[in-house]
Amino acid sequence: MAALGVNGPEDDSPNWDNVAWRRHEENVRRLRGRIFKATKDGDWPQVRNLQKLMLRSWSNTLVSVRQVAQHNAGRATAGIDGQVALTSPARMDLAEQTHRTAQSFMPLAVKRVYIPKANGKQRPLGIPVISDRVHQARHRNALEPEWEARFEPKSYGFRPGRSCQDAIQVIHVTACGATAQRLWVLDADLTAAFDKIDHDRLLATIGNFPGRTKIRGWLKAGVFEKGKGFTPTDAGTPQGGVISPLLLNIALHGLEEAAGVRKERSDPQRTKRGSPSLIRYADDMVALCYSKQQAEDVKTRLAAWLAPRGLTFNEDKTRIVHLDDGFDFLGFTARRRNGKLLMKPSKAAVKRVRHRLSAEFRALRGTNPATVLAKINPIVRGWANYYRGAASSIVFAALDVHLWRLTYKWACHSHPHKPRPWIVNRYFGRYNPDRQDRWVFGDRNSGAYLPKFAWTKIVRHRLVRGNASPDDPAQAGYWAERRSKNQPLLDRRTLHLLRRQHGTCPICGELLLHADREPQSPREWEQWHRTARKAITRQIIAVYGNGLSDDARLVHSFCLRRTTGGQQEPAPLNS
DNA sequence: CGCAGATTGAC
RNA sequence: AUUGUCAAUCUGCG
Ligand SMILES: Nc1ncnc2c1ncn2[C@H]1C[C@H](O)[C@@H](COP(=O)(O)OP(=O)(O)OP(=O)(O)O)O1
Ligand SMILES: [Mg+2]
Repeated sequence: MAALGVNGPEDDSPNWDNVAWRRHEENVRRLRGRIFKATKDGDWPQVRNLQKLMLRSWSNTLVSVRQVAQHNAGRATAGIDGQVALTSPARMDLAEQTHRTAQSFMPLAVKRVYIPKANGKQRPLGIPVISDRVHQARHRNALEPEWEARFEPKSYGFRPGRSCQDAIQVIHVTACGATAQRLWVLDADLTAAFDKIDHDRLLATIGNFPGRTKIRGWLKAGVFEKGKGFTPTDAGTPQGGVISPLLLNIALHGLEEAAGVRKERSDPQRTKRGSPSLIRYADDMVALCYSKQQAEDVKTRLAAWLAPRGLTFNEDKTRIVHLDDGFDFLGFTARRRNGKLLMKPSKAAVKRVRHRLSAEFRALRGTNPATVLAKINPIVRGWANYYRGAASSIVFAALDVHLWRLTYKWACHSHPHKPRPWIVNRYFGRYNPDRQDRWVFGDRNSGAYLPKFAWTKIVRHRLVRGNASPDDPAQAGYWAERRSKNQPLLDRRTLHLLRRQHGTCPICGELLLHADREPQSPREWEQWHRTARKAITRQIIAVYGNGLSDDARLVHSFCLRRTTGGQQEPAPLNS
């Protein structure tokens, strides 16, 4: 208690299940913020001191163990030592052990496993032992905020608070207008990026970070492969290491300047006219240039800059093209059509999801509709969600046609002797009350149905501010506002209606939600509109009248049915 | 508001 | 067993 859990395990209850996670996360978050700020201020002695503090922090250890041994998908996969920590006592042991050995531990070799890549080749993973993953996570919390304060604003891969959609949107806004000047594109990727990073160069870049000898230890730890034994490593960082993504970003820091990108002196956020613009996502990058010649110059400059860092372009994935011919980036295709730049799902991505869906339906033959929905709905929702910020309507419609075929074939296969109208009647209908669509595949037992890609609302993605970092204490307000604006799209209007009606149903006069009274405090309102959202999705309450106009009312859906005799459909309340 | 599980996508 | 980082989303429970 006294030292806010920063100094040692003795401060805390030894029970993993009683750990005050909120407090420890807050400790780590605050310390990250201080490292970020000290870096921005250029106060290097302070940066190093705070990093040492982070490397001694018990909160950091706890948070890191939870991430690695509890939250991550690979928690049950051991490294070469065969160790995992899947129970609460084992996790507490792991925390105490990693904390005790924070200075003395020796990194172990990673386990080599090969997984298939999208292009059919193999990806060599390097899986560290669980305790090394914890140590790496601890070091990342010390190292990352320093570099977050320095990274280029247009680098998006592996960085907290930044997404593929941000990178795509930046390309869109810099090349969308009819008057856009940068029409030649260098689209480049590096060969085996993680595996080839030069150790000495990287360690020099990291400088006198207090955990540098440990970082060095992980880089040099070597590989153990079943049947082949131990191999030392002389380059690269393991694909599977917790800090590896951060290390790649550090190794590639400065790439933008090397490409010849120049910023306005008055506003360092803006790139100079005449200068190319470079957007990077991990080892994948796009340079928007004024001419083909400029794109070629950028490429030669970059190749020279990359070489001493151990990195080379992957010529198979590197090209120089005109925007009118289009290029693929992060699963999107960018292409200019009569003066406008369109970002749509790439051909390869569409093909992949098509094959995925076909394969799933093949595997689902002979099951019931509920099983189909349980398997397919998350795929549709997840995929549509990723592309909802782009010009995806046409692709979505095409995928719905594909899905219709698959469901129809699936239904026919289930009932080979029934007539077609029977099959259609049995499995297809107007299952979604908000849509006038009779061709929705659904389960007549539960009323559950298969959503269509095309129902996904196309929403413009909100771009992150160029230099924004969640580690920056000065920008805490920006991130809070961003979260609140992004989250409750549906709740804004609903909350307004709820408050106006004092939480009651105008038809029966009862409270709309299962609560004994109208909420009084702001905190109670907060909880209210959370339950309201659930109630709406479950159609316990509905909107009476035009859902968009001001005279709309929230009512119990059974009240609505009773008064209108089922005449009026529940108005679409979105979803 | 707190805890937990799951899926999708990029690399 | 297939690891890691990041983002988005959904669903449960108290
Ligand atoms: N599934 C993954 N697990 C861990 N790290 C990954 C994974 N996918 C990609 N990465 C990391 C490691 C890669 O070196 C880096 C760049 O990805 P990518 O360009 O697809 O492969 P690559 O650069 O290693 O080989 P290639 O020569 O085919 O480009 O991102
Ligand atoms: Mg690559």
